[in-house]
Amino acid sequence: MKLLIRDREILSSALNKGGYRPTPQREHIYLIILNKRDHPTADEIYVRCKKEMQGISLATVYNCLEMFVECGLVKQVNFEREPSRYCPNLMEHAHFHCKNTGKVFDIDLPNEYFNEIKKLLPNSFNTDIVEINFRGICKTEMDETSQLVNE
Amino acid sequence: MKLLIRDREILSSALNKGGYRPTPQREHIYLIILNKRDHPTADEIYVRCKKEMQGISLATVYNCLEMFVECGLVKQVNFEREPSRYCPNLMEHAHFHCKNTGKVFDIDLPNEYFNEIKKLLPNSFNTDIVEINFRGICKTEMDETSQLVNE
DNA sequence: GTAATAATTAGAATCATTCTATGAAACTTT
DNA sequence: AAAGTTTCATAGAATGATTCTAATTATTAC
Repeated sequence: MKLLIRDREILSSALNKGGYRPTPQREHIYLIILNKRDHPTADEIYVRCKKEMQGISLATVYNCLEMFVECGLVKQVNFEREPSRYCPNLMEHAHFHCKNTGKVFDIDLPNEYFNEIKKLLPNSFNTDIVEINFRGICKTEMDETSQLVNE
Repeated sequence: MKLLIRDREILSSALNKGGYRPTPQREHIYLIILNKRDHPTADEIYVRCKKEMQGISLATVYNCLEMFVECGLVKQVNFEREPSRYCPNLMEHAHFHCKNTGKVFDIDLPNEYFNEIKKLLPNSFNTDIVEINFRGICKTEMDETSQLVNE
């Protein structure tokens, strides 16, 4: 399992922009996040990383994730006060969180939707981020790594 | 500072429905939440409670808040992994969270909005809750206890 | 009024996350 | 390519919100 040249370039240019360097650990963690887009927690990422890089520490995983979020490489996704999850989908999108399975799905809403909703805010507010989370039940055997698109 | 008869009735009927009893602590915590609707944390509620009920414990505050949420008396509101906040506004509404002041504002979106957005979900999903959070900057001296209504 | 049940309390435990100190690796400047 | 400086990775301790535990107190049912 290796990073594509293209992804390695995305990673190193984003890191450089933030004043950081690519390292083996950072590349590996990034690979893991790109590889299975099921919104893993820091701990899940740590476990997956260890399979191919036994010496990696949980602290490094946390450090890298924070750095990736700062550099705009991944999004941090939170539900209630559960452990944070990480998502490499950089498009503006919503999430569905299943209360039975715990699975998380990306939901692509039409782009106008996010713009419209921002316009509804009284102009005493200045928003950059709108977060939309659905909570409910997903109908069985869905694969949370497949991205759901509305027409 | 005392609960209105009407509010006491709302409280005790909701508690009874859940199999719980009203107690002095529960009434007092409920009063505190109704009284200043600025989305306080459990700890802030605890501090406010102690002013008139010195012996109350933080554990009781947590217990009651969980119970109130279960009974549908208040909503639990979370931003990122910050401490949970509590909100007695039971209408379906959004929140604005100011990243400068930390203040939280209720945002009433037109009701159709919530319905429309639920319709956009692929029908392999069954949602009961849609959470919409704005994050940004609020223009100065706004009072977070005033509810913001869109026409 | 006594037994049974429910509520409150203080303090310990938990768990995700952050911090700290240390040592290793990688650039700079010669 | 060595010496000095900075950045990184690591283990383990610390933090802080929340939950749990065990003991005490209050309330209800008989």
